Amino acid sequence: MTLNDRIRSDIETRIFSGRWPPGHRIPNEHELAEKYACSRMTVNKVLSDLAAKGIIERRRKAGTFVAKPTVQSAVLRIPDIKAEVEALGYLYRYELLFLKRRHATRADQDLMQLSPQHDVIEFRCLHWANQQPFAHEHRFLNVTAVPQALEQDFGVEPPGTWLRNHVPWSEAEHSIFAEEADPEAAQALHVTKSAACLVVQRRTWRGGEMITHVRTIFHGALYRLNAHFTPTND
Amino acid sequence: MTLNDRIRSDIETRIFSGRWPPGHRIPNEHELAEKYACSRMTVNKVLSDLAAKGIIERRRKAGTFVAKPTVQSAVLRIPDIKAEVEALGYLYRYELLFLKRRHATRADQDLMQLSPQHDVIEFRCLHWANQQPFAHEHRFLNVTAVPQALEQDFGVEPPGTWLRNHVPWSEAEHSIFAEEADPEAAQALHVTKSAACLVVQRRTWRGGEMITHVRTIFHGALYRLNAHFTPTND
DNA sequence: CGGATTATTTTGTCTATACAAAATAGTTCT
DNA sequence: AGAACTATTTTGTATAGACAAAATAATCCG
Repeated sequence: MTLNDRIRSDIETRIFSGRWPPGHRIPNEHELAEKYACSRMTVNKVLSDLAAKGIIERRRKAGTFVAKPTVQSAVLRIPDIKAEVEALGYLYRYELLFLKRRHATRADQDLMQLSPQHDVIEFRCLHWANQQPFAHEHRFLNVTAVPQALEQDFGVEPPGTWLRNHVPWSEAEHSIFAEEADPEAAQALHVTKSAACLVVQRRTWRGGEMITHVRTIFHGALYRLNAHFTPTND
Repeated sequence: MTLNDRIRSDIETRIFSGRWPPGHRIPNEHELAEKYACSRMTVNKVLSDLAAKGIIERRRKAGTFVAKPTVQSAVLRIPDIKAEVEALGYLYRYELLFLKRRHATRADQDLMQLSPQHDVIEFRCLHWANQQPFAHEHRFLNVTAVPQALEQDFGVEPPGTWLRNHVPWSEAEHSIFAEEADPEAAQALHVTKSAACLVVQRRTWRGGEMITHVRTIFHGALYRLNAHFTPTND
């Protein structure tokens, strides 16, 4: 255990135990350096890392304060479907239902904020967990931005997995909501027509250009998005 | 703009533009220090911050590599209800439906992993957006861990908001899923009995002790969890 | 050839120091 | 009293150097 680790965990303990409540001013770098018998730089690194994580707030001349848990938001992981299914201990299987490449139609252009003269691929896929339909995916891919996709065999590997492993992204946007299964999804997922399903919609960009737009509808009874995490403030 | 910022944005640009693809080995600290005419520590700070964010991976002797977007997970914010309603431009109103303090029953002990001789408060609250019921909250609070709660008037301020502003937490766990409204929730939310609703369950700990357990059921048609974010790997 | 040992490279941590930048507090002047 | 200036405190950024730790590469030996 390094000195850095010791100082960090010492400070975090004081904060999370409530001994240093939100708003409390913590000793300045000079005092901490003296206390831990180390240089100011060592303390500075710990404190600026904690500030980057949003656990404390720092202002020149004023000092360093335990951040008010203005935590109007926390952080959750949205997992890759294959990884999620396998983490649940099920056998994962993937099925490509539909794939079509075309010049972007007007609807595609609107959906993906594309200028004309782009090509897109539309996918419909089914993800299985232990012979049970688990999720139905409806995806649009901007192939003009990702030409390597044309040489890919999406009959074998799901487009989401391939994208994750080969195409870096700079921004993404998610929308998560509950919906009653529409007839098409209900049939694909083997659920009754109005069953409650979880829908995850994701759009992914790279450098201002939308790469993919995907809507995934999950079998309501089978799936929960789970998350375990620690506080952040940013 | 500091040197730190310039080096960081230079490296990030190369990565996100695809010029340095996943797996690419980036120059070592010595070379980068020479390139930017600065000391190794300056480069080291940038690189270790990028590594903490998961954008690059570093191994002693081997070097520094652009992280494979093994991004089997991404990150989403779960907002505070009041903040969310107001962000949507609606008028927020809160209503306390039920509050009862008691010694932890067997069920409470199981639910919150408590040893006996703890006290709990059970809440049922309704969150309104523009005169429309928006979310129904069912909460259990470990008051033995948070005795200040006893002096609080939860008729005015929602327990979730008060907790966020006064009680730091060290860990939390979420579960998000879709469910058909049960009779009680359907009545409270003014929806039909089998309407699809989004349910968010959260448990929050401080130092190994569970502070609160809350189950929030959202009006399906009114609510979407939205998230905008940038990549992480950890 | 295979396995153990040694050397080398690269990152990780830490120090002591220096000066800059920001924000507050204090002082002076009108 | 209020505005403008000045001093002081605290964090922010950067440097050059030192040694440690980890992992790979090279060497040696049976």
